[in-house]
Amino acid sequence: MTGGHWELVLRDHGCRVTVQRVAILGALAELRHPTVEAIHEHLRSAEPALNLSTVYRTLSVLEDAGIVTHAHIGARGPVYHLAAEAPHLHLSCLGCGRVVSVDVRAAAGLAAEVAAQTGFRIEPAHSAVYGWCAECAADTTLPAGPAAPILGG
Amino acid sequence: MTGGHWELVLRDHGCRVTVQRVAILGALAELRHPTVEAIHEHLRSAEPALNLSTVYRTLSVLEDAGIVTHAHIGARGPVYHLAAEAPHLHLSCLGCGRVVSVDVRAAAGLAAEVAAQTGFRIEPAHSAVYGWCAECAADTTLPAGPAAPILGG
DNA sequence: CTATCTGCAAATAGTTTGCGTACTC
DNA sequence: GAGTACGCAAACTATTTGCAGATAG
Repeated sequence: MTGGHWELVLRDHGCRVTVQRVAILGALAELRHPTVEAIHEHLRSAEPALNLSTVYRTLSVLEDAGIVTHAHIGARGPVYHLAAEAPHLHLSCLGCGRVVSVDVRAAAGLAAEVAAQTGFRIEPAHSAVYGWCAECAADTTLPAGPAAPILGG
Repeated sequence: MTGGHWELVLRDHGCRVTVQRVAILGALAELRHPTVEAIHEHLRSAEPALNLSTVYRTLSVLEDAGIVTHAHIGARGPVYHLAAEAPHLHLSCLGCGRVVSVDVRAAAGLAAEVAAQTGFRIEPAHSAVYGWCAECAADTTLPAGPAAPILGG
C-alpha cells in the first residue's frame, strides 16, 4: 500500500498518475467506508489545496476504471472502497451509524431464495442492510427498532 | 382503502385530517415504492395546488406518527410505503431501476448468520439489496454486472 | 376561536459543470 | 508539445425553512 503501489494500479488501469489520485487511493485504503466528504476531510492536512470537486471527479474516474466501487449506505450518501477488497456485505446501524462488514457468503442463502422466487440476481457487495449493531441492540433507550425484532434470533 | 379509511387512520394516530394527507396516503396505497417526486407527480391531476414541500412535510409527519415508513433504495433517494403493509425486503435493479419485493422471511438465513458472526440484528424491511432483475440479468448488452455474478446460481 | 397546516418563495446542502492554468506523459 | 487533470467559481438538483393566509377541530 505504498505510493508506488498506487502508481502501478493507476497505470495498469490506464489512468494518469497524479498526486491527488494517489492520495485519494491512500485514503480509501486507510478509511473504512468513507463518504466523499470524509475523504476530503481526511486529506485536508496532507493536501490542503485538494478541492472537493476533484474528489468527486477522481472517484468517478477510479470507479469507471474499476479500481473503486461504491455502495449506498443510509441517507449519508454513497460510500466508497477499493474494488480489490474482498467483496463484503455492508451492515449499517440505524442507531450509531457505524458500518459493519460481513463476507458476501453470508448472503448465499438469501441469493438462492430470491433467485428462486423472483429470478433476481443480487449483488451483496453493492448492498446495504440496515439494522442494529450488537451495542445498539442492547441499548433499550433507543427508539422502536431493537425492541421489536422482525425476525426471531 | 376509501377516503374514510384514511381519516380513521389519521385520527387514530393523532393527526389532523386534511385533503392533502388523505391524498398522499391514497397515493402511497396505489403506487409501489414512490419517491417524494413520484407522489407529487401522481397527485398533480387530482390536487394541482399540492406543493412539493407539503409532500415532504406530510411524509415526515406520517412517518413520525408511524403510519408510513421509508427505505433507502439506490441513488434515487428514499422511497415511502405504508407501515401497515407486510414487511418486505426491497430488491433494487441496477439495470432498469425497478424495485421488486420479497417477504422478509427470505432473509431469515442471512439474519441468523449475521447475528452469529457479528451480533448485528438486521431490519430487512428497511433495507435495499441491489442486483439484476430477471430481465436485466438476461440482457448481455448491459455493463459489467450480470456477466460476473459474485454468487453462483 | 385557536392551533395547526398549506402554498409560496427563499435558503440550504450536496453534487456537477465550465473554464483557464498546471501537470503528466 | 499535446492532451488531460486540477482548482476555482458558478450552476443545478434535492430538500428544508420562514411566513402569511387558509383550514381543522
